Amino acid sequence: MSETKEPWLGELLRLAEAEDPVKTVKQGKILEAAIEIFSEKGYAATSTSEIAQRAGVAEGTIFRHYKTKKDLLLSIAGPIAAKMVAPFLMREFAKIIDFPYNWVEDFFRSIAKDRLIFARQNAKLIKILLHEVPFHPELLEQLKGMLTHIVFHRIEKVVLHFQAQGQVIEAPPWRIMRSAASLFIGMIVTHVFLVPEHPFDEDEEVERTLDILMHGISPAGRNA
Amino acid sequence: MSETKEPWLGELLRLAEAEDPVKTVKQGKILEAAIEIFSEKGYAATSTSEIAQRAGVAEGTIFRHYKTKKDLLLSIAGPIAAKMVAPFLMREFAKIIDFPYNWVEDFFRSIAKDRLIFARQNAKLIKILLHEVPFHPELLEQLKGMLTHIVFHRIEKVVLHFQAQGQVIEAPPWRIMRSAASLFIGMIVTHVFLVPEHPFDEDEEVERTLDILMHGISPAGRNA
Amino acid sequence: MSETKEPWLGELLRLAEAEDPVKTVKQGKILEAAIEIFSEKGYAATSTSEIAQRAGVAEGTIFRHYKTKKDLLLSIAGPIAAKMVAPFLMREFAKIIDFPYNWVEDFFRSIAKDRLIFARQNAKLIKILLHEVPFHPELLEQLKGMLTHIVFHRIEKVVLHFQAQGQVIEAPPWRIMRSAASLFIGMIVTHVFLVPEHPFDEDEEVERTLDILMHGISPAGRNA
Amino acid sequence: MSETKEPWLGELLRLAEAEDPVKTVKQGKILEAAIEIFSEKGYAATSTSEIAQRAGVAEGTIFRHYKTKKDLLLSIAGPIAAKMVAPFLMREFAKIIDFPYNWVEDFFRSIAKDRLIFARQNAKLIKILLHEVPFHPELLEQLKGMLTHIVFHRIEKVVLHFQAQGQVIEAPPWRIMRSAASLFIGMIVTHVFLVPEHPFDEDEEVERTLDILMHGISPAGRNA
DNA sequence: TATGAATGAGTATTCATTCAT
DNA sequence: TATGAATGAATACTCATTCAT
Repeated sequence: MSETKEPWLGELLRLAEAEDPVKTVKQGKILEAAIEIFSEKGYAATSTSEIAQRAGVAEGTIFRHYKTKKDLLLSIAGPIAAKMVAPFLMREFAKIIDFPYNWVEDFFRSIAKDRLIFARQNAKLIKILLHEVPFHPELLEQLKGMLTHIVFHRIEKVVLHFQAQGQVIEAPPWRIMRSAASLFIGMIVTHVFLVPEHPFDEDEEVERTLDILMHGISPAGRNA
Repeated sequence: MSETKEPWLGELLRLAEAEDPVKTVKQGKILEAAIEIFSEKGYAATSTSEIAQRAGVAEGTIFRHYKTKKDLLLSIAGPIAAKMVAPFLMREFAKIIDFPYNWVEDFFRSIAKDRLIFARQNAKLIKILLHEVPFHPELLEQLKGMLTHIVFHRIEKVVLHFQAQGQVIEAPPWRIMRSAASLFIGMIVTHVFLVPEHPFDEDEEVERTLDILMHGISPAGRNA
Repeated sequence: MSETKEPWLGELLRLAEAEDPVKTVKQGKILEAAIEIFSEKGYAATSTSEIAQRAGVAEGTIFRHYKTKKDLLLSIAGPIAAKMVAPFLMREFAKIIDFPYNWVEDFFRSIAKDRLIFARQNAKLIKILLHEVPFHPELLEQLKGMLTHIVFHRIEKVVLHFQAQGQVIEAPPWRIMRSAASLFIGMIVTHVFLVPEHPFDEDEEVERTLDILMHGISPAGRNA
Repeated sequence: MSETKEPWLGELLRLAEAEDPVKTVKQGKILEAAIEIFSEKGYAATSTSEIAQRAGVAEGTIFRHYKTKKDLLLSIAGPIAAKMVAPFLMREFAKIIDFPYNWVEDFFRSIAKDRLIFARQNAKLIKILLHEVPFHPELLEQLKGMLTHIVFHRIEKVVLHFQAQGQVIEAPPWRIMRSAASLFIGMIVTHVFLVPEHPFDEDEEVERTLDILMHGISPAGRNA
């Protein structure tokens, strides 16, 4: 699978992997403060002066690092969008077809666990991203592009592979993917956003969700 | 199932059924305009002057009918929240256990179709509601309350009923419910919000989603 | 003393004596409410809608009776200004010189008592008048005109009369008048506005104030 | 007379003596403009935009220096209230009893002259203060507190001292004080506020007012 | 790099007043 | 006479952004 036709990749990989490009102490505080407040009240309802205050810097300092308020938002939302799809970008992901997953369950389990952990570690950033995406065309395009061109296409191949092996029913790959995504997102949203205070057995949760993804809620033919 | 202990019901039924309490022509236009713009740019990013302009009224007129901008939001978001859960409120819903659904599929199919249609007819309102809920504690409480006390409790009974009949695997009812909800919401979000322009066969979609809910994506034991 | 040269008088006497020119029940309530609120928060800080609310009438009703908000103020402040100087207008006042006061003390005592009672009965109205007078040229002119042309001139004659009799020291009459006015106003302000809740013996108060007006605070020559 | 029990003093002395705590040029212009307009039309009838215009600054600039319009008022009215009673705060005032005044007249003359000059130099500020005091409880409390705890108590001692010496008639000290205050305020109001354009011999005015305060308007016993 | 005073366009809301009912 | 919906100008205050220091 040659990546050379996808101009996305260079940019994306950089974004996804970038730790950060030389950041002042103050700049770091500004980012922290912005993430906190954006996720609490939403981008539009947050004032730069409030950010400055919580970050402990002067109002003007924000604009020395970020040309506009929107710039600040994009510098937060862009990278997190990239990181959300990062695992699907990995060079090794291409090789998934041969290795290391022999079973669909293993494949989905791996993704589910990984993204659950990721979501828990980046809850605020994800909240910001999801919230602002519909209102900022650039963000929307970026995310849509990444999801369709990178994630969708790649996973589609995996699904087709497992369908060819007879491990997955014959159905349009997008339906399989949407089902898996829905169930996992449902699980993640529940534990990370709806009832984050409620403890739970992570492995068990993933396993049970996986079971329903594979066999549904009907007992019929389970033991067959 | 006596409802007398739930103070929610009176209020909710009123909200859910209320067409509207005597509304000036201008008031109607204000509401329309507000819904349009709130759903386009979000509540916080919408100015009252823009609403007035699009509604073709003076800015002051808005405040004659709604004490504050937030009041206007709540008068939009409150009722739609009520209508979202309305079907689960119906008195007849309680009798679902005996009649008219003999099969889980029938029960879930009925809900899925109904809510899909509802979502399509109220896409903008739902978008507003979901978007603002995390930022307005009153809304959050209202919705949480409705979902847990009304929807959850009622569906739980139905699930237990079908589990007793052996139509549903033994698992905590909330897991069954979450799975169904996730899959249906995934379907609705896709068709109503992500690719609304893409036509689709509604019955087929519901049927296929239902199939996965019941039997999963594994071919194993399907014909058993 | 021919009054024909003073165009003030006709108008003033009418104002001072007028009970009220046919007043609707609602109009009465509006006036009451306006007086109450004007005296509480000042004219400029009072909104017509608040007046309407406290009066229990519709907003529009106020403007049916008073063309503007200022009109309402003037209909309150004008009459009270007239009533403040009313006693000095009385036809009989002219005859004071002959009768019924043989002693300055009697003259001042009579005025002091009368105006003290008046102030207590009209505290709110007086507060409004004094407060708004500097900001409304019409009011200022009206009051100034009344004070100089009516009150000042008349009392001046009385003072001159008592000076001729040797009951009052030789000094410009205005100084005598200002001294008396200052002392009595100090007394009235104290009891009506500063410490209205503090009870006091009215006669005693007037008598003591009068004593100081006549003989000062020095004991020298008192018994002479 | 130990002041240590009066927590007022520290605060008050600071207020009364403070020239100003580092003030931008623009801030100064804002203050000037506000004083001018507040005294012309009253606080409530003055708009911040008008102040900004007259001060030659942007409207936003006002709010950088004063959080609210009321804040601006208080920053004007607070200090002037303190300065009004400042002379009575002076440490030397306590020693008045021994020195330098041997005669009541000297004591009152000194205060009268000083406050007359002060009033003339601060006419606008005093007008603002007196006008707004009844409508702003904080101001009212501040002024009341200062007048009763500082001014009243201190002058009372002086009066008692002169009564003991036989220079002042036996009467409740507050009556003596009120009489003096009334006469002096009458004089000040006349010359500073009512007819400021009318020139007058300051010393003569004070002397004549003092004479009436001491001996009243009756000629009886004057030469005794 | 960092500050914070300054800006002026923009904000939600209130106002006195009008007018059709 | 009385109402209250409608107005649009005005209000106090906030905003993102600039710039001299």
